[in-house]
Amino acid sequence: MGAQRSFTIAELAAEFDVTPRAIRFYEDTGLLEPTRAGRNRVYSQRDRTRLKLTLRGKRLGLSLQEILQLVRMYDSEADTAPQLEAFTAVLQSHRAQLEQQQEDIRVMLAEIAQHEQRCRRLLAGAAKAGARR
Amino acid sequence: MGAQRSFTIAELAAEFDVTPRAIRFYEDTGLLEPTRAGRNRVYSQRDRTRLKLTLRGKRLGLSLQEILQLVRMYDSEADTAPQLEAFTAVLQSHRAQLEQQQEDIRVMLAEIAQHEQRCRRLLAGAAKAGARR
DNA sequence: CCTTACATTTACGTTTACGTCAACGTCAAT
DNA sequence: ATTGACGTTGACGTAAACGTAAATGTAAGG
Repeated sequence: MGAQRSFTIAELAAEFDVTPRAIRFYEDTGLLEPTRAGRNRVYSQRDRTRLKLTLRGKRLGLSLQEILQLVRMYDSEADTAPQLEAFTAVLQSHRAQLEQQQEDIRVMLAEIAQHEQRCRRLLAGAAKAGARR
Repeated sequence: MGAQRSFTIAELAAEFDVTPRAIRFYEDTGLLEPTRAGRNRVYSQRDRTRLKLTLRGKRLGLSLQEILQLVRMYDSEADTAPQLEAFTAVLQSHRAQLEQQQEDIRVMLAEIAQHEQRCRRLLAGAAKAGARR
């Protein structure tokens, strides 16, 4: 059956390139809920997934609290109509924010492309100037 | 000619929905360089653009220091080969980061779409159940 | 002249997300 | 038995990005 691999804090730290301190901090925040083997933390697949989600959220500039709300929301079994409507409202606003970020990224990538071209032009010119000596 | 409109701190604050305090702070950071009319700050079009860039950077999770380095780089007239190569290296890494974010956003949007569908299904079910009473 | 509205500087407070010891436990290897 | 290597729990420190008064200026309107 699901052998349900578990992980040590060092393993996760190495895999995702974060410090154990950070991982423990995410636990304080409520993002991870490792069990214990005696004193030591034991992380489940679920924790690993949560950590991955956390880091993804961070890369997009979310705070740990925001990430916590998201994962809790996604985990929750909302089923009453008011709950579901509140849920979709949050989804909408989150989606809007992501789309804004997409737009921001598009603009920035375009600017970078411009600058890259300018650099290539200038470097080509510099190479020729160097060759002429 | 270029009438070069200028702006007060309140105008910019209103336009971009940030506090004057934040705008002054961006000046301390070196991101804005308003002139003065007596004691008061006068912001140029360039400052306005800088502010826009700053807020865009923030939305993508950049720190003010990172944003400062970017705008300085973009403004700088790098022309020697070593400078240009260093420049392109920074551009590359910045581009890589943006592409990572694009990927993160794609994944998150997909998840959101899933949840939105689930909500719609459940809401449809709840509506029917309600109608049956 | 007085108030109101907006501007300024100075300075201390706050939140977030960890870093950085310190002091200790534990298990394996030498 | 001791030495690492890795783990633990406090506890304090810190950088970033402002918020929030406090004290002051100043120009316009009633």
